[in-house]
Amino acid sequence: MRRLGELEAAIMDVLWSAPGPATVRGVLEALDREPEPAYTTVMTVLDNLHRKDVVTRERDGRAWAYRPALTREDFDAEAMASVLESSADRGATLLRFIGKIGPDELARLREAMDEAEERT
Amino acid sequence: MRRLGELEAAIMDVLWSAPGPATVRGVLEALDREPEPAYTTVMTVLDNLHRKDVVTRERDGRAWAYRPALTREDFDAEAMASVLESSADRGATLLRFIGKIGPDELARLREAMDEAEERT
DNA sequence: ACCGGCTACTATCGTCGTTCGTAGCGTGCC
DNA sequence: GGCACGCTACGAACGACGATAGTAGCCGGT
Repeated sequence: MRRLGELEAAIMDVLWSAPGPATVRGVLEALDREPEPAYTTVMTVLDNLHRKDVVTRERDGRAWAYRPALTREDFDAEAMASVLESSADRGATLLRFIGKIGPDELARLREAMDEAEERT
Repeated sequence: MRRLGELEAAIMDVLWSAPGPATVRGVLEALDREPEPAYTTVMTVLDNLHRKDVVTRERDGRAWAYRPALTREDFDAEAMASVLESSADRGATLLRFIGKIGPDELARLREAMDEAEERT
């Protein structure tokens, strides 16, 4: 799972904030970048993201409408999990991890774990 | 925190497995790659890692001896934490994360959290 | 004083993300 | 029916970075 480029990330932010699928034109209009990239630049990036299965697309008239393949949270969690998987000693890595994050995150983590346990 | 390249990762594996600081020559000899990279290639990569503060170095006679700046577990945990930090809704991301990892990791995570809590 | 090993510097190449232009096609309007 | 406009497909060019390596020069031991 490779890290997104800067423009890719900005575009994903737009898609994640959008209420539904967005066309190239729609993404371009929602993008707040200086200078505004060319229409074809956004199109190329979206096409790249589509090839990498980061977004899906469907027809909207003649245009493609793009939507994230994963929610932002799923995407980030996937990235975290892939780091963990490639780690040698996962237990030790997790130990260091919980030592690194703030107390808020720690509390959230415990909540999340309790929630997950209940669900079983 | 950018992801390491392929050779960079292989070299870090060597350093993390080494009992102490390793010279370019030492890393080259421990590297198990086909074909074996040139001495200067390994030197350049180690120099890059040094510039990026991924390794530290000290003199060993005329040669530099390199050692990881962080343990592998710290490095991986740092990578995970940096993903979490850049996440929008950290609670939701953590929830997805614990849903993604296997039961073994989940148990380890709980252990690690208990351990951390005792330490306060 | 020379030989061998190590460093510093430089150079090239491939990949990937960014940037955009051009050619072509289909739809809607006149 | 034809034209204009918007969208797509294709691809070119470029910068950053990792991978790869050569050369020049220094220094220590024989």
